[in-house]
Amino acid sequence: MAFKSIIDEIENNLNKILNDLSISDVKFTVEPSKPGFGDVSSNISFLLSKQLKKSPKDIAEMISEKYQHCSNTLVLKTEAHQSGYLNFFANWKKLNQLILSESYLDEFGDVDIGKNSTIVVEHTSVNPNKALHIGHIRNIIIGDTLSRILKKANYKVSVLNYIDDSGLQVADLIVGFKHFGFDQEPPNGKKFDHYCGDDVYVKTTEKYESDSSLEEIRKNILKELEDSNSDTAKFANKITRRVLVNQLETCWNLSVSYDCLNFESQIIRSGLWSKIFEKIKGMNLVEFENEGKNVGCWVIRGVDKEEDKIIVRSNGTATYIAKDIPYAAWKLGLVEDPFHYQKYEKKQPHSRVLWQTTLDSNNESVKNFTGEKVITVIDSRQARLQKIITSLMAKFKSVSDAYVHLSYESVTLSAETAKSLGLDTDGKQAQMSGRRGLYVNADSVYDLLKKKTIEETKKRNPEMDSSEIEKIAHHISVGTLRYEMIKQDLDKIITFDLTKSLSLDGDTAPYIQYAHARATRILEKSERSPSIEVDFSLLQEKSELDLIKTIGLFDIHVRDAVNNLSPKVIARYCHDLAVVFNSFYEHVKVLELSDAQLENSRLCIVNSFKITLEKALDLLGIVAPDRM
RNA sequence: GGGCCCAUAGCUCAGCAUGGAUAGAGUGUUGGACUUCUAAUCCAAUGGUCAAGGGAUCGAAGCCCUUUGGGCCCGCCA
Repeated sequence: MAFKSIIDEIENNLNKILNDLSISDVKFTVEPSKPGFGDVSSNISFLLSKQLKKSPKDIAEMISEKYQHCSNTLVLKTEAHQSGYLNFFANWKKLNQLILSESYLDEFGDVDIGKNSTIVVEHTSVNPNKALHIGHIRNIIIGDTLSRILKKANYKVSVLNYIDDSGLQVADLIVGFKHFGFDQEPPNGKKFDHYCGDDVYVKTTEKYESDSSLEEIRKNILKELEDSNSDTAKFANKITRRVLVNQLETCWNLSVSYDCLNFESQIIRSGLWSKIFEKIKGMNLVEFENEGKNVGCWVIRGVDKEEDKIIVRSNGTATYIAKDIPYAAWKLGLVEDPFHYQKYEKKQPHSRVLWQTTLDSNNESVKNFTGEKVITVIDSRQARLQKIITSLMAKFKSVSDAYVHLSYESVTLSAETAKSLGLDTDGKQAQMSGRRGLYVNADSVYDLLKKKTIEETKKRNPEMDSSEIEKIAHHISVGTLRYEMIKQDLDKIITFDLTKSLSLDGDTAPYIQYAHARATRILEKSERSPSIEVDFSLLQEKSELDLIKTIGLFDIHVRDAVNNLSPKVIARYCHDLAVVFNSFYEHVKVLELSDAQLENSRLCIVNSFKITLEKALDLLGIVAPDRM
């Protein structure tokens, strides 16, 4: 509860006052104040102004007066500001004690929004024909961060990764291996996923452009892939599995993990589509075209002026979007589960068990990875298709928000970075393209960051042994990358610049991690563990109070992040925490104060800050080293 | 032609959901602070017709409409 306690107390009292005045249905706010306006503010007087035919200022004074008679423990005084706001000043002695003692609990920051209900978060879902690039990373980090936040909010989260192992892009890769003589072993120990994406895929698609007769080969391969027992399909499975494990290694390295891998090829073979198709036919959600340009097709009618969407072609085959429908329904638990489950062959970090679907009934494991709600993280370019899925699912489930497409803008390359990859864009940013080889691989960004952070850490810790430096550099590199991907809002395009992405100053993860390292050092050097028996009246400095207050706001931000599916809220909170701590650090001393009581009090704050920051950073998947 | 998104300081972005006080950070530039709990830090200065116009409101960066500029999507491809 922490700071929320005083907010709740004020809210209750204001409601009582309104009740006494026989006023109801006023949705006033009670929020932490802007600096300089007390601790908590309410807009209640503005909202009553019309009804009571008085100025907000007069109303604020009236309520302020009535508030004196309310029972309260955490509010010291109220103030009717001339602007009309009603401001409250906290009894910091009591509030500090409350916040500090709660901050030591494991469940600090927990909020119960999910009520232990199930929710599915699907993210990553990259074609297994290439290495992950920086655009994929945004998706992955959004999804992973969100799943961590939802857990904090008492949801039972299943994280899924959909493996599109049967599409055209896979066929292209197979064409490369089977017809253009690409060796199955990459040269010079190159990672297999990089080799497939950078070399095999790019060069194969290049050849299509110069020789259109190759289309025939491509079509044949695609056809052969449909039969799961064909040599081509078996070969493709071997190749995509190899790419997949490399992709997963990239994710695991970034502290991202999953609960289950779902393979598209299995969804197709499971027969789920025909069941769903019958169902939507029965519900009249699709129509058969007897005339017009889509004659012979099954379509979903476009709303308003939108085009109809073809679901089944006139030759009877299902289109791309049709594959998404059974999967979405499966995720919501709307269909009988056709899958069996087996453990993935490689272990994830932190011993989280990774399952994968299989159609092989020898695997008797019964698992349930479906959810009452589903969040699918896909970039905004697929908004149109996702909208169709969302409205279909709303009809199946008769709950409008059971299926949510969490949309985000894509990552583009800055003109300078595009140029470094050989594309002159005339000063404009550039869209990434796997086909044209125009992308920045996630692994290479991590490697560059690692190299730089190792240097920087060495510079600051010349005595440290190299494995320790390596570990620290890893956490800083992962943190930097994750923070850059999550700190801005989902609707902002990230223009990725290789040079700027290596910055470690200012609003970055290292800034936040550094604050943690500073706090840790103080606690280490103090050579005693802080006792919670604190004389809170000793804490008077503004920087002390600001720090405790910010610590107390943790759960409020978690709530905000969950309600708005907005992971950046937590990133901003971590940054806020670091800012107030750095200010505290510069302004007050903690050690060698020759006042044991005061020293203990400040140590308590530092400790509370440290564990709160760790918890908040954990929601971002970022680890803060003890030294850096 | 239809649809979605963006526009706030030189640059990158918060704030907009739920209208109300003094529009905030970072970065850049300029100046200052390491014999001190780590300077990946801090302090200060600098920098804003909140794209434009209109509307509703006692009150708009925020809500509604229009316009402009930019990005993306709209295949019997995936």
